Amino acid sequence: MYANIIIDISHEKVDRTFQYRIPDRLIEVCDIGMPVKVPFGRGDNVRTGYIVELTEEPNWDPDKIKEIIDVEKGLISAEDISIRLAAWMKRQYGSTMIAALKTVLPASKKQARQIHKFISLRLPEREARDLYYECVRKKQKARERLLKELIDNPDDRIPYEFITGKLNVSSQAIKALSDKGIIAIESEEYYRKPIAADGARYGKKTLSDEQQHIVDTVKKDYDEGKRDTYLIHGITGSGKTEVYIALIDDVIKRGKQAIVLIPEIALTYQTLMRFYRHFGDRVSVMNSTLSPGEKFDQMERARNGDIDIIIGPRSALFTPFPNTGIIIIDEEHEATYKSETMPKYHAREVAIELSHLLPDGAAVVLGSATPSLEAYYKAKTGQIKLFELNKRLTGGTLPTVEIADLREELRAGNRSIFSRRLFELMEDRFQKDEQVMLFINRRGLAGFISCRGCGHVFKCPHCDVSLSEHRGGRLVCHYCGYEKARPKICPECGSKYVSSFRAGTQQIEDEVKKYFPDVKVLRMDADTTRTKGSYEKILGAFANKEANVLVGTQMIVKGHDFPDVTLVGILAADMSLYASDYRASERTFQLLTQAAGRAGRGEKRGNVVIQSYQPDHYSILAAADQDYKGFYEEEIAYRDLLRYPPVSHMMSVQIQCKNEAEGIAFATKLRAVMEQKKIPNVVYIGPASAAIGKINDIYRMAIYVKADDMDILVKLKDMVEKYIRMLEDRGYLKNITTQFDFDPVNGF
DNA sequence: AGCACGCCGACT
DNA sequence: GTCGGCGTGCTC
Repeated sequence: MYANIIIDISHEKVDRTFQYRIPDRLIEVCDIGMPVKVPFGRGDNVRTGYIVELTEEPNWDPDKIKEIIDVEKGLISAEDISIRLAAWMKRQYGSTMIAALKTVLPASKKQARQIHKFISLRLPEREARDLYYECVRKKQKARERLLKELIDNPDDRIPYEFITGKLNVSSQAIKALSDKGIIAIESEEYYRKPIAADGARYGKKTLSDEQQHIVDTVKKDYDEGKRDTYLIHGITGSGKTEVYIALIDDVIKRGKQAIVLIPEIALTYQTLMRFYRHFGDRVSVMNSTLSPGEKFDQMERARNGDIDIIIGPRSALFTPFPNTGIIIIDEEHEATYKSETMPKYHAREVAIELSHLLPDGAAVVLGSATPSLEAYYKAKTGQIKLFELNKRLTGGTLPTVEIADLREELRAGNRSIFSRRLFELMEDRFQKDEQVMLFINRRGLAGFISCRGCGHVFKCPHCDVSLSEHRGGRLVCHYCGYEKARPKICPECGSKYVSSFRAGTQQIEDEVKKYFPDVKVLRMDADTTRTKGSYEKILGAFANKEANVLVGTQMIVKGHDFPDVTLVGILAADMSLYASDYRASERTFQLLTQAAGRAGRGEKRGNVVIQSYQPDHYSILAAADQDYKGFYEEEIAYRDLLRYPPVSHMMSVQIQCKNEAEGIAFATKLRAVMEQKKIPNVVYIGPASAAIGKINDIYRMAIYVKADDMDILVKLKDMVEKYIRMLEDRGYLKNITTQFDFDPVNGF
């Protein structure tokens, strides 16, 4: 048996695996993720390494392979936990260990050391100067450079990296001088600054009874040594953020740190400011717009104890705090918490696993106005604790929600994209100089164009998606960027009536201008927010009342209170219901609830009009009533009936292949291999073409496997992986890639 | 990172 | 010749 091991040296040159033999006495204990002692380098120095992979066959000259000395016991560093977490992710989500490690370890070329080394002079200046001239005379260039730097900056401690880097003095030159007693190498262990005892230096809000109850319960559990997972189901404006802040305060007082995950940083500027005001410079923010270097610096500050709180997207979960005490996931239901690249992990699950790995454990707090079925199901079945926040503290009343039946509108001869009721209310609001938000639910369907004569839909020749029309009459593929001019006649039947499905944000903007020529319209979608800062600009302009109407896609429904918005129109509420996956209803409900919540955040009462072709669908009815529990009961019954997550579990085996027939043959074979195991109560679906059957001329297909027990799925995954490796070793599967996705959130 | 190897100039 | 500094390359 052999083990591929990464050596615990923070340097890019050894950022790869080395193969070691596992002695018989250690075969039982050696597993992926295990820290081990190994001889390394010419001097066979004993170093700590981590097992990344186990193999039967050596892929290196067997004579040169050394043996593992022992497993490392009782080692709990931030790195160690990260590696264990990576090992868990590798196993749970079926990625390679390297991919898992890259996800878990801070992304940067130059790795940092935990200890900062400094060089300083140990001789008086006179002697140093004499020595310097001697070096110049002897042409000892490295010493010359080093001494000059030290003499020029007598009071400074020069960082080690500066000397090896900028001054280009090799480490043995430094060592030689150090051995002679000419210079001193000070190494400074990282230390954590003492924490300010009272976190409330920026004023503390008094919490409501509901809020205080949550804080007290979590504190009490903490005192008793319990590190639980909690779900706060709180309607918008019920003060979840205040609860988070109080909880973090408590954890910091205990000398620990906090990780706060938020879905998209740009959307929660207001939330961010609340954290800043409270915690000052002890907070740091991770952001997708930060460069890798800046991200790395954030990680360093966390490691060194310069900060106590990190706020960021799902990757902030891997912040190497010395002692994480609480992990908060705000807007827990958001799809961005699920990674779309391997390993396809979910931040919620990883957070819970991480809390178990931490030596002292950590509390995990989930918060949402519309919790994911997963979280609420866990709460209902007692796996996590549930809290409810039902009072709106920020003022404002719940809006009046109406549903407009679009079939009815058509029958009444209304061919406009606005229902009569919405039109009427819009007129009213413009008169009163109040603001309107129009939201189009485009999820699942882009504004495709089709032939009215024969129904032919224009699709991308490389990807199996419909092309969407952009201004200037060009058809664009959103996946590969393919573009072509909009044809005048249908290539199938020759009909002249080729038109786009009029449901884009642009069309709405045009339509509003047509009926209300005096009204100013702002539009926010993927096109208008492409440039940096445009996002804030549009929202800022709308907040300043520079426009009466804001038209946009799902991105306008989050965060940001506009007190003068008293009407929200949801133009095609059921669009996302057509998406061909089991989460369609859940997504629709969440979007509608959030969109409706935008109305009436100020003193004036708001109206919401939901336009739909399926006004009787439970997710639309429940959203109109702002009735989460009603929706949950309906939805969980459906999931239960069809054995979908969270009641059961599902694995999607995703296959991509240039050759369609080859892909199908392989997928069919995979299913047969899995079925051969004859595991009871496992359901197989497919292989079938994926929701997007082709991207960039690569065919995509999937097999879905459902089982009540996640472990069964993981075992099947292991088996499939082994089977694939076997085929690969024989030279097959050169152009087929297989990936796994557990309890998928985003369609494939 | 940290070690050994080997090149090259300086000194006996 | 030999000694020691210093750059380079390798580590299973």
